[in-house]
Amino acid sequence: MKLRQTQRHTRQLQAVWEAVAEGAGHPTAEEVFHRARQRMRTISRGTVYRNLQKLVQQGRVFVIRAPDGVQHFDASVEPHDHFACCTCGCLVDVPLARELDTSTLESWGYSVVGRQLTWIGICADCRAGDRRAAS
Amino acid sequence: MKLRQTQRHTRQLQAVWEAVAEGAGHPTAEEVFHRARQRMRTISRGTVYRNLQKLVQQGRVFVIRAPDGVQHFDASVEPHDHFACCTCGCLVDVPLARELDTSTLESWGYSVVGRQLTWIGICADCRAGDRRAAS
DNA sequence: ATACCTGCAAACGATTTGCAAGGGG
DNA sequence: CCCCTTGCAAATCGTTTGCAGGTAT
Repeated sequence: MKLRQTQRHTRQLQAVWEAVAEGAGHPTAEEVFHRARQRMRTISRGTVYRNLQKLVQQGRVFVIRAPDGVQHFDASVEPHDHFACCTCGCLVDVPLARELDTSTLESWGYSVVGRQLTWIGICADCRAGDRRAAS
Repeated sequence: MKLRQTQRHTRQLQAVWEAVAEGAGHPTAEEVFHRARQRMRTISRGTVYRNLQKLVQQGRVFVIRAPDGVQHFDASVEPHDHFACCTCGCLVDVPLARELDTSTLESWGYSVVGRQLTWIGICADCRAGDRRAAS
C-alpha cells in the first residue's frame, strides 16, 4: 500500500504544464490540448487529460467549472474569484471577495477546505458592444 | 420574434416540478427522473430534462453545478450558498455568506447578475464516520 | 385545429479507460 | 530492468435533439 508513486517528468507533462501556464485566460482541456500540440505534435488528448489531472492533484493548477459545466484550468497561484459572462461565456479572474466567514459551517462540524465563488453577469465588452442580447 | 410562447401545463411538467420540490436535498436530473417516474411511470428521461430546463428558465428552480460538473436542481426560493463534501459528494444548503462587495467589478464595467458560492470541504458525517480517507 | 409536448432512441460533447508499446529513473 | 506513461480508440456519462404521434388550449 504505497501512498504515492514517484512522479515521472515526461516531455508530455512539461508540455501540458507550459500550455496551461502560458498566456492569460483559463483554457479548457481542449484548448490546452491544442496549445500543447504546438509544442509536441504527437501528444494525445488522453495524455493531456491525464496530465491535467496530475497537475491538479499536485496543486500546481486549479480547476474551475464554467456555468456550462466545462472544466477550465487555471495556473494562477494567488487565490482569487471568477467572473463568468453569460453572454460571451468568457471567464476572468477577479480579486478575491473579502474574507468570508466560516464559523457557522464549522459550528456544524463541517471542515472547510476551500471555496469557489463565481460571479455571473455581463462583461464590459459585451455591455459595450452587444445590444442584441434579447433581440 | 415572439418572446415567449404560452406555457402548457402538462401532467409531465407537474410531475417534474413535484419531484424537484419534494423532500430536501438537491436532486440530479437522474434523481428527478426517478422521483417523477413514481408519479407517472411513463415519463421519459428526455421530457424530464426538457421540463427541468423550463422550470429553470421560469426561475422556479435553480441549478447548481456540483464540483464534478453534474447539475443539481434546487427548488429553494431563498438565496443561499452551498457546501459540497469532497468525500461523500453531498451537496447541502448553507446560509448565505454576508453580502459581498461588487463595486470593484462594477467599476470595471461589469454588470453583476448573480453569484454562485460553493464551499468545499468535509461534511460533519464524513468527519465523524470516515477515517479511511487516505488509507 | 394547431402548436406545443411527449416518448423513444440516436446523437453529442466532455472526459475516462483498456491495452500494448514506449521510455524515465 | 521495472513499472509508470503514452497514443490510440472505444467506452462512459450527462445531456440534447430529431422525429412522428399525442394533447392542451
